[in-house]
Amino acid sequence: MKISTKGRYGLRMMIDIAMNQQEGPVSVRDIARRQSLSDKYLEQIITQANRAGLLKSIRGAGGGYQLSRDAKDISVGDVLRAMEGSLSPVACVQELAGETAPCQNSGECATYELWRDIKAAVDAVVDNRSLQDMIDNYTRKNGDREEVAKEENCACSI
Amino acid sequence: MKISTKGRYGLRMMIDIAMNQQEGPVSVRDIARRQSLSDKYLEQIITQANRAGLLKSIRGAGGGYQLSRDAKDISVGDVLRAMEGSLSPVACVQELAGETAPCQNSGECATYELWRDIKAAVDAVVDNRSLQDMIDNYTRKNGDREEVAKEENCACSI
DNA sequence: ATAAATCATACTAAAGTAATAGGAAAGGTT
DNA sequence: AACCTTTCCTATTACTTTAGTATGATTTAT
Repeated sequence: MKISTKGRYGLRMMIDIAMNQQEGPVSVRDIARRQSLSDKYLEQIITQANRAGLLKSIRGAGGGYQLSRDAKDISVGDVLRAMEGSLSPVACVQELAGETAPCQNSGECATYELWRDIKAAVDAVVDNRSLQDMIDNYTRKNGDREEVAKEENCACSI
Repeated sequence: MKISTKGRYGLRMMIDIAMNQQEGPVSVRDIARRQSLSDKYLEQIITQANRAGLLKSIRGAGGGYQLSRDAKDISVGDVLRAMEGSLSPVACVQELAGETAPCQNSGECATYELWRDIKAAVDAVVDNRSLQDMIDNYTRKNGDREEVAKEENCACSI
């Protein structure tokens, strides 16, 4: 039941872009430096977010990435699903074309409702929190401080 | 964010024991037959549940396992945590001696509250559902039918 | 031209998952 | 006492996923 590095790094990356895109597109290199992540690994991650439609890319020198929508219109769920795939705990409760598709056995199954409810509980949290909310939370906690000590291997550090 | 086979099989196993322990201890072999699982793999899983204190074992011929407590006093959370370890989505929000221990960075962290809230949402579901609730749900859906068609590779099938 | 950047794909090492295997120990039955 | 059933214990293996590295092509501003 863990979120992988792709999901965690991907979320840090998206927040980083949201916070730094005011003066033009943000490059992979800059994000990697700020977040202490591998350039090349981050490149894979950003490609995935880009293909999921969460970013706009500008190629060539001076290029980089920007959010495709306003930070308040991109949810944490959008980001995590782009990186992790479905957040469902089991295959029997998968979304199919945006809708939750129960498995064929669900009519007799003892545990179907359990998995469905776990999925719903996770979805409720991640879908009601936008990148803007994450930034607001950050600035509320840190004021306008630019640099923040980063714990090594800390999933939440940004 | 998936529950592994250990968690899924373990839960099916515990429900199976709860439903079949009236006439004495339930053997690994019988559970494996009923649930279409590998004897040897199930043995590992049941050992883990036993060591977590969820079962009582009776050795020797005619032996097997029984729940250590009443089915209504064993939660789905007890079972899943015994099999999966913590249900926290990240290491920063791990329980330590029963309490949720935030990581040292949590005071400045943009995402700490997110992970904490996901964990809390999952915990709320699994801790408020007992094995007895699972059985009740099953019998409500199936009546007293003994045999139920089992979907291959279905996480919820029991 | 050159440098800075995205884009694309292939490869690899390490870890975790899902089993399989073989036997020792305990306890009931004959 | 011999035998069978069952839990208990540990090691091994095959497979998959994760996390990252490597190489190079393409695009574009200066």
